[in-house]
Amino acid sequence: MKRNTWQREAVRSALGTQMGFVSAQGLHSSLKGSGSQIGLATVYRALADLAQEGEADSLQSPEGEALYRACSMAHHHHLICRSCGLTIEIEADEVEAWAQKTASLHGFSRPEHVVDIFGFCSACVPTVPAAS
Amino acid sequence: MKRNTWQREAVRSALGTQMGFVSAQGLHSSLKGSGSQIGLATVYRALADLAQEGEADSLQSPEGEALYRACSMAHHHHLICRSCGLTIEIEADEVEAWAQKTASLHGFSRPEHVVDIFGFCSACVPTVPAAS
DNA sequence: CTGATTTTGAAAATCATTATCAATTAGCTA
DNA sequence: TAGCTAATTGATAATGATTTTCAAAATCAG
Ligand SMILES: [Zn+2]
Ligand SMILES: [Zn+2]
Ligand SMILES: [Zn+2]
Ligand SMILES: [Zn+2]
Repeated sequence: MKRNTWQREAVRSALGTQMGFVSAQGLHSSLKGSGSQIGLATVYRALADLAQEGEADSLQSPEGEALYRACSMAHHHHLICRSCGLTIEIEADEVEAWAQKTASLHGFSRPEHVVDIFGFCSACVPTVPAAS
Repeated sequence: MKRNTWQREAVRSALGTQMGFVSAQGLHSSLKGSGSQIGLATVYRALADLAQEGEADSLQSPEGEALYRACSMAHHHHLICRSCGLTIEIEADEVEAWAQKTASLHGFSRPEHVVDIFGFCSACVPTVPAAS
């Protein structure tokens, strides 16, 4: 069976203190910075488990890194600030319905959707360069 | 200035023959399989250029690989088979509207959204293991 | 407490992607 | 067409994230 170790608890806890999405490497650094001796591989494993169990959300950054965040249990999407990482959870029933409808309309099974919005939060707008 | 090489043309051409999104590695294998001597690094560069110029769409697979596809110019989303890569372009005005509305509702500027659906096409359903 | 089983973590192995850099080549120009 | 030069190529090394290994340490039911 699955055992309870201080390492898993440390990861769960550390993830909870983050305001936005973090990478495994980043969380590991953060933990090390707080004096923890946890191993990098263990952080990867713990995050994968948390995501698996639904305690954490994961997504791929535009750069291809896997990012994690402690999120509410229910299915939802994100509004993420590209500058400060501020993340707002979004419920979008209409998008859920649309995704389901679209998938089945084309004969696709077991659909999963990636729906996230990246932008600049009101606090960051003044601090970033104008649009390209 | 930007030069025209048979390599870039080969990549553009090969991308056009793909039915869905492909990775740089995959496209390179495909080209090699067709007798081309093109180098892997060149395929990576050509794909990055095509994506930059808007001739190709790129996205991160759930596994974290960068995938490319020759797509229509206009903004659109995708329905992608996790097994064979079959891709269907989707227009979703309701999603566009939702994204805009949601971003501005929370004070976010310059919103960009990632909206893709991954699943198994009707042809692939029988060939893949059952859902977890 | 004990022992079977799981978990850990340092280090090695993978894997995709990028950087190097000498050799090649496209696109002038005369 | 020959020569020039900066852009491009590609074999290979380097990077960087993630995974695997596997012996040692820890958990927990009995
Ligand atoms: Zn979330
Ligand atoms: Zn912000
Ligand atoms: Zn497309
Ligand atoms: Zn398919």
